This record gives sequence, structure tokens and C-alpha cells, in this order.
Amino acid sequence: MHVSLFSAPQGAVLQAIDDDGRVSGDPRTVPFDALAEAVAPLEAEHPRWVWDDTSRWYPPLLEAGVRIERCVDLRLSHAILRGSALTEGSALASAARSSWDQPTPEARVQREEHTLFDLEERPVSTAAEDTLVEFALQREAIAAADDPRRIGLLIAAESAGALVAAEIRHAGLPWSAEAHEAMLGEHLGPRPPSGQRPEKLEAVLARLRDALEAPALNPDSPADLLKALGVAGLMVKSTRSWELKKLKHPAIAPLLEYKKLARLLAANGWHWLDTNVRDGRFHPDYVPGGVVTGRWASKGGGGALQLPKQIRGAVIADPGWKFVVADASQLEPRILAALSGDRGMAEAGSAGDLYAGIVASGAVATRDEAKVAMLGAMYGATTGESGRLMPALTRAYPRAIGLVEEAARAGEKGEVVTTRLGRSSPRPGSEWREGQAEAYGETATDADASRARGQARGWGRFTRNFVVQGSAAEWALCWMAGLRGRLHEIGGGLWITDSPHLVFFMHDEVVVHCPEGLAAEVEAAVRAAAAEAGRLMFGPMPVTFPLTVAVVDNYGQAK
DNA sequence: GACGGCTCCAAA
DNA sequence: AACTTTTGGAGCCGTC
Repeated sequence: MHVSLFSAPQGAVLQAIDDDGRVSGDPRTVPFDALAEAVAPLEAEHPRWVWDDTSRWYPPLLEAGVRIERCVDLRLSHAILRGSALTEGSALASAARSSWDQPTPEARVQREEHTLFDLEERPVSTAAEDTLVEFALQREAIAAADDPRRIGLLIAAESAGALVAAEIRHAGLPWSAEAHEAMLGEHLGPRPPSGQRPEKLEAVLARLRDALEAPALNPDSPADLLKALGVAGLMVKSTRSWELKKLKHPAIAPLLEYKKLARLLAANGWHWLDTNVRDGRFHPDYVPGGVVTGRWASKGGGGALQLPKQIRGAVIADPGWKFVVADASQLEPRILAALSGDRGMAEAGSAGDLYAGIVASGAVATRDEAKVAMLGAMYGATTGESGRLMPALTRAYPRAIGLVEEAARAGEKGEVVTTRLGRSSPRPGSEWREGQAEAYGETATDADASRARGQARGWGRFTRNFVVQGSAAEWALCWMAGLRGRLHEIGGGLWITDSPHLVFFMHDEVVVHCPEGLAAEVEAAVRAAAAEAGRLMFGPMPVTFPLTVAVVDNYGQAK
């Protein structure tokens, strides 16, 4: 059963839909502030809720204590179906661009200071028929797709991901402001008045200015810094840390130290703490599908997907609770092995360490070489050590390397590539296409041709990476969707935050917050969900997706 | 003063 | 150690 949910001037409308996508029974309108009470009893029948944006409907339901088992997020699904090579013949794919092609109108949601149910006075962006028509179009596109199961799984996983994102934001990651402040105090000194440098940062700066004999140096200005380094005889063309590390000079140590501390202050200092931690929780603001490849993005909310290892010690479980931290080891190369059906590479990963397996196969000499070679294969490196190792890797794993090479060649020609479950890459922009066309024109110079080749290779690196990164993102979605269901079962009917629940996600890593006594059960669930994700996506292909799991009190203790 | 481009660094 | 992919954010600096 499906139940669609949309806005009307009088309130929210609930409309049952049968499996053919046709309206079934009469619509029911309820005031927005009574929506949760209307949804909760229906949820007992396990419907799939159909709505325009999970980020718009679900947070207020969670606030009201209502959890949803499954949904269709029409906007996220639309983006996938619109671009997928698997549905390119559908009416949806050829329809005129509409509001469904716009990103979630979150500005409207967030601008409102009032409760999120206070929708009456806003323009209703999604009229009733829009939601129902769009859903029918999507069902039709999926049913007629080259492989309905694949694209159907992707839609379900993407929508489940949207639920997870809302639930993580709702629950929040346990965060000890006290531990965070202690860490800041240790590295930076006491909190200074706003606009001033902390004591310890100022001290390091004094040593730096001394060493460079530049008393007026502004260390935050790359140009100023470059000049001062030049005067001191240090010829570098950038002030990047890795470049500075190669130099030997009394100024280098304080400079690197300054950069490290300044970064901590700017990215995760007191200001970050003030704006992002409330009542002992950091509430990540994930954007499912926010990256072209299908990865999640994060915005506002403090950069959840760039949470530095340095400050993870402030993530402390509640008393009597634990974190189960799990990351998928060497996810992307394993995804590549599965995608390409490369039995040799699958075999190399079967013992646990894929890179060690590659060494054991004799393709390369050391684990570091295996790692750099694999990264190079997936990113499209041609120079350096990685480029040098490519021929040997290609000989050992022709199918795996062949797959990324083929994706790269498609991109160089401006063609579309598609992930395992059916997310397709965007087409290059008009500038790119014009550049390619001009390179073959009468008036083209060698420089034009060379620039066009460079851009073609650049787009090829993008499509090469797209198939791997995008398929890995799909695996992560399947993993989390399965884990979410299992955690709910373990919770035995308790509310999300009173039972094991997801509190963090970072591309190939999840953190579950759970009562200590359930940690072992949660660990088993995390592993089972990973195995199931592999089966769902790749069937009987014997590729394993081992996890590194740690049960800890403190996120900083994991890995 | 707003804005965009640039540099640098955090994550996977 | 980077090279080579996808991101977000802070600060600087020139332009408007």
C-alpha cells in the first residue's frame, strides 16, 4: 500500500494509492498540526509514504514522535530517473523541466521561524495532482526500465537514505562541549575575546615572525607569507603544508604549527561549538544525493562529512551507552571488483586485506604500491608511481582495470556512464562540447587542440571515478537502509533515541549509539546489513565487504 | 559593503 | 609525499 501526502490550503491531504499508482478511496484532509496523529495509526499498516521531500515532511513527524518505515522521496527519485540511462525512453525523462527538477526548496523551510507545520500561509509548491501525477510517471518509468529491479532498488535505497538523514539530524551525535573545550584549551589556550587570536596561537605566531624576521607578517595571507618566505631564502611556489614540509629552516616548524592551530580554530573552534552543539548533541545537516555521484553532501550544520579526526574525542556516548563504529574496508576497490566481475580481484580481497591480496598475487611488490596503484586506477592517474604501476595492474586484473578504462573513454567522448543500480553521469556542459568541436575546426590552433584533449581527459577522469564512487554510494545506502530496519527490530518498539540508532554517517562509515548491553547485537546487525547490501547489488558475485568494527565510549577511540 | 575568485585544508 | 576524484568552509583580496 502507498499513501501520498501533500499540501492543500486547509491542511495536509492523505490519499491512498493502489499498486498500479491509481488513487484508491477518498482523500482525507487533516490540519497540519494534527498530521502526526493521522499518520501514526496508518503507519501500523506499513504503507510506503509518497511525498515530495522527506526533508520537508519527516522532521516535524519525528518531532511529534512518529517514525516512518518507508517512503518514496519523489524529488530525489525524479533526479535519478530523469538522468538514468535505464529510463531514458520514459515519459518522465522527456517531460519538460518542472519544479521537480529544482532542488528541495529548503530556503523556504528554514527561513520560517515558526513550527514546520505552519504551512498555511505559504505558497503551496506541490499541488495535489502534481504529487499523484509525478508518482504515476515514476512508477511507469521504473516498470518500463531496462532493469526495473536495479533502478527500483536504487529509488528505494535513496528514499530510505533520506529517512536516515532526517533521523540522524533529529537524534544528533552525542557531543561533549566540555571535552571539546578542554581540547581547545589545551591546544589554543583560554577562549579569547572574539576577533582576537588565542594565546597559544599568538605565541606560535611570535616565533614564526621571529624566525622569518618579519614582525608585521600576516600569516593568514598566502601572498604575504610567500613574500616573507622568499625574503628568508625559501623559494616555494605555494604555502601548502606538504610543500613546506620539504624545507629545512627554523621558520618551518612554527609555521606548520600555526597552520594546524589556525585550522582547528577556524573550522572547529569555539564558534563552531556555539553554533553547532545544542544540549549535548551535534545535529548533522546531510543532503542526500547532494553530490553528482550520489554521495551525500552536508551543509551548514558544521560540515559533518569533514569532521576532523582531531576532534572526534569530543564525541562521547551517554552513560551506559556505547558507540558501534563500523567502516567498510577498502570499499571502492571492492566495488570495482564486483562491478567488473573481476574474479581475480575479488579473490585478492577475500582474505580481508585487498591490498595484501594484490601483493600476494604478484602484481606489485608492496602493499603501498598496491594501494597507490588502485587509487590511481580509480582516479585516472597517469604520472608518477601510480602511472608506472598501471601496466602491471592491468595485466593482473584486466576486467577491473578494463571497466574504469572504458568509463574513462566514454567520458572523453562526452558519453554518459551509469552506476550499478542506474544513476547516470551528467553530460558535459556546453563549454566542454564547444571546446571539443572547435579543436577539430579549421581555425583551431595546436593550443586549442591540446586544451581540448586536456579537458576531454579531465571529463574521462570524472566518469571513470563516477562509476566507482557512485556505485559505492549505492552500496552505502543499501547498507544503511538494511541496518536501519535491523536496529528498529533490535529496539523492539522503543522510540528511535531510546534504542540503538544511527547517529553519524561518512561515506563508508556509520556510527550507531546504543545501550551497552546491545552492542554485540548491533555489531552483528551492522555486519549482516553489509553482507546483504553486497548480495542485493551484486547477486552471487563472490565479493566480500568486510567491516572494521569498534565498540567504544568515544569516537576518537575508533581507528 | 557585497560578491566572486582564489588558496588552503578537512573528509571519503 | 603527491599525482588523480567528489565535496564544504574560512579567510584573503580585488572588483564593483
